[in-house]
Amino acid sequence: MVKRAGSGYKMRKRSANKAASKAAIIEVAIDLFWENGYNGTSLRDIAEACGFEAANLYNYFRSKEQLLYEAMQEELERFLELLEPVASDSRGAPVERLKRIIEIHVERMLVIGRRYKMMYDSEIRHLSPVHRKRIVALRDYYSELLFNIIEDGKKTGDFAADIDARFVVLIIASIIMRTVFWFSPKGRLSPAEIADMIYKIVLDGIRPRKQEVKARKK
Amino acid sequence: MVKRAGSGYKMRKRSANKAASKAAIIEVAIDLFWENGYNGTSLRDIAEACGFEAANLYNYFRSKEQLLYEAMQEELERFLELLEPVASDSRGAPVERLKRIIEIHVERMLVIGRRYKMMYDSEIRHLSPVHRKRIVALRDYYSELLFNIIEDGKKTGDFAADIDARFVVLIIASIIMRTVFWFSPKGRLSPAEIADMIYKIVLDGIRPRKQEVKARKK
DNA sequence: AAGCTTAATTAACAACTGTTAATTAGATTA
DNA sequence: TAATCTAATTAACAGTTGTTAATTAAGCTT
Repeated sequence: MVKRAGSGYKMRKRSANKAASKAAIIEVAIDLFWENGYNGTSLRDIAEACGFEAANLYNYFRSKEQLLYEAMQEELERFLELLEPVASDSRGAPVERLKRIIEIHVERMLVIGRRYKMMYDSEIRHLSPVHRKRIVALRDYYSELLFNIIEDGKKTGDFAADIDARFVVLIIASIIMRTVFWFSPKGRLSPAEIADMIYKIVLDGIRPRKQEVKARKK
Repeated sequence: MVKRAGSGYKMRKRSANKAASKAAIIEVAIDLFWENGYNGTSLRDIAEACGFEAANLYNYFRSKEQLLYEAMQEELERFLELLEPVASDSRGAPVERLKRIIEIHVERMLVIGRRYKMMYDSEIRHLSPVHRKRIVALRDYYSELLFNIIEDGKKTGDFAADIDARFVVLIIASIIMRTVFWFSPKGRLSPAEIADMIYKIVLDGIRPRKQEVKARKK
């Protein structure tokens, strides 16, 4: 646009692998979005954390929205790939599959991806309609996995026949989603313990079991 | 600052009661914050929705942060006032008190104050340290009410003695907080039904009860 | 060494942000 | 009617935002 007296440009480093640096940018962005929200994170913030100028981001992403989308999408798909084999292993007992799903989800939530959380609800609104649909579809797929486990369990008699599976799915997801708000790595509970406690409450509630009829145990 | 050739100022209406219009502004602000988040809502947005110019807001609030704080604080206190008598009615059975608390909370969440939600977690970060402390204190007070009910129930034998009351409080709050994300007024479930289902799952879980021992019923 | 590709740069844009100062008009009171 | 009070206004501020255009330098290929 405007001619410059071409004097002192900054020294710069070039990163070898483009895909790799793109992934690195996404990591940085997820962290910042998590901490300050989408609107609270400027492209200059992200660029600074990456060690370059803001304009350079446009060599990787068409827009800020695109960056948000790719961040969400990648993380969600990675997550679902992890879940899929466990969830749809129709040989496993529903109770066990449920336990495992909760474990994996909590673990992923707290240990690996403490960052990628609010992405999946409040920040979704910043996506374009098309992108939003895709993310919601992935999220629904998760619900579907969980739903099938519950329904299987109702058939086998592991879960009460009169429970509303859709509703239970919401409950479980709700509990896990919010762990990330109150969890502290230094706290008294480990992710594994948390997962176990969630599992137990979902299964049996907080009321004391009337005395178990041991003979009936298979 | 600068002299103006005083010609055409806008026509304007004056609202009689200052406190009333302040309350009205807060209502508008809560709605917008809910829909677009704190950072996504400009003072000009709020002013426009109120029908006046942005600068006028400073006749009511010292800053945007102050507006957010007052919005949160007012709503939270109203909520706690509602809960208090039920929660600390030590004559009522813990089971019944728990049921009522869930009912009130869900109702408030979904019917009356669908808006005032994210306030209490992600948007809290926009508060100044002092204000944040006060809001968190109010929130903790809610936890305390719930905690006492659980502990009471453990003593009376209504709840299992080995459950972690702190944890249960988190679980219940988590479930209710997130109802606002998936609830639809046109959906198949009414707030009262949702409250009831939450209550039942928290109490008994999803596993089928072994046959009840009817004789033991008091 | 020359040329090409591409990841980085600088500079600028228009729009928008929270906030302040000075001014004006509507209603209430004297 | 005149004086007072105060809720509203206009105008401007300094900073920030996402984004674009033009330019430069680094590394690879030839």
